[in-house]
Amino acid sequence: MATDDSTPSFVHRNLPRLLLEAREAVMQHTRPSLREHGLSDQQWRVLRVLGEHARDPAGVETGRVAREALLLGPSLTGVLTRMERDGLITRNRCPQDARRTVVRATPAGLKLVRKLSLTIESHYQWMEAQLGADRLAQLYDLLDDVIALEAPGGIEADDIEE
Amino acid sequence: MATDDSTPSFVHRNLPRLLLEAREAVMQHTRPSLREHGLSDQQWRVLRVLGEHARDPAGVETGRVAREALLLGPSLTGVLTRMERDGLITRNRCPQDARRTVVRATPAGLKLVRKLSLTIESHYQWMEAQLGADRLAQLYDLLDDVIALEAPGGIEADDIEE
DNA sequence: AGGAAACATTTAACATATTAAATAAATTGC
DNA sequence: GCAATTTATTTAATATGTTAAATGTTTCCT
Repeated sequence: MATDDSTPSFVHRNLPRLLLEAREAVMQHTRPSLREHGLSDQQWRVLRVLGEHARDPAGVETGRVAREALLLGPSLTGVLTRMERDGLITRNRCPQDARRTVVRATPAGLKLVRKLSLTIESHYQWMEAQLGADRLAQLYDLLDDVIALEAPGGIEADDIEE
Repeated sequence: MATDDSTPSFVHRNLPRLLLEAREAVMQHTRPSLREHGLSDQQWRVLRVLGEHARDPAGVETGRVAREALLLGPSLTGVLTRMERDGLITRNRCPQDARRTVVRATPAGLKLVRKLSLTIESHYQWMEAQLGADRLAQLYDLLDDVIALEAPGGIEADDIEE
């Protein structure tokens, strides 16, 4: 009997697992630097976001921090509490809208972001050399496409208003 | 003055973040099915591993489960306890080496894996249609390369024995 | 055989993830 | 102007992540 050539010629891999492994592989290089400075992965993500918005004198709303650091609200609450305890950030209620809380990195926090950013950047240089700049750019592109995959129930009929 | 063409022409993205976002985008499609059957992400990873080794009548060592499901030992302990409570798996001490514990999916557990595997597979068909089979294969390939990046302190001079 | 070293897993302590419910402030509609 | 709704965040309860230390077993070495 003949083989069925109409079926795909490759077996599906476990994509969530591959993405998780890849993330771990990358983080294994930067994590030691974070830990040396007493930072968890999540605290680093928060600090990095605050560093990116350091020019906003008003600080960043926690909702925005949560989105950009990929943390859920309840997780962020605890993370911010410990970062405040450790002198990395300050929290204040937003005067215009008292529901919101705005966060700001302390001078010590900012100093730490700048220092670690240098380490991270050199890590990218290394990865770029290992993989090739073209393949790294290709990976960014593919990941963007995966991220853009339509969310299930994301756009519904109800959303198109009359 | 002339621009410096020797510097890379693209800005580095946040790779760990992109990998995390991509993983979330993929999981958002399968997660509802898992939750409908009362499974956490981690429980599903364990169950899937056990399904892959369902032909081993002896069961799978927890160390192996941990590696293949990408869980640390202490996390796995709790996950297995709850899966045993829910009738998805059984645990036994290995007769040959009493340090080890071997795990096996119950008939109910196996039935659940098979059912959910069909859902997952159809999800891959959908992703393949969205991204294109070639680009999906390309992504697998790039992720393999990232995963293969030399671990820091992985291979040292001491490892090359005299 | 018997004790040191290596191994596999679990326990402990704390940090984070997840879901639902509670709280509190702003907005809407009447 | 006030009740109902919406929005932003926190609390609560349980599950998992992370690191170090403890436990129980085997192996190795003499």
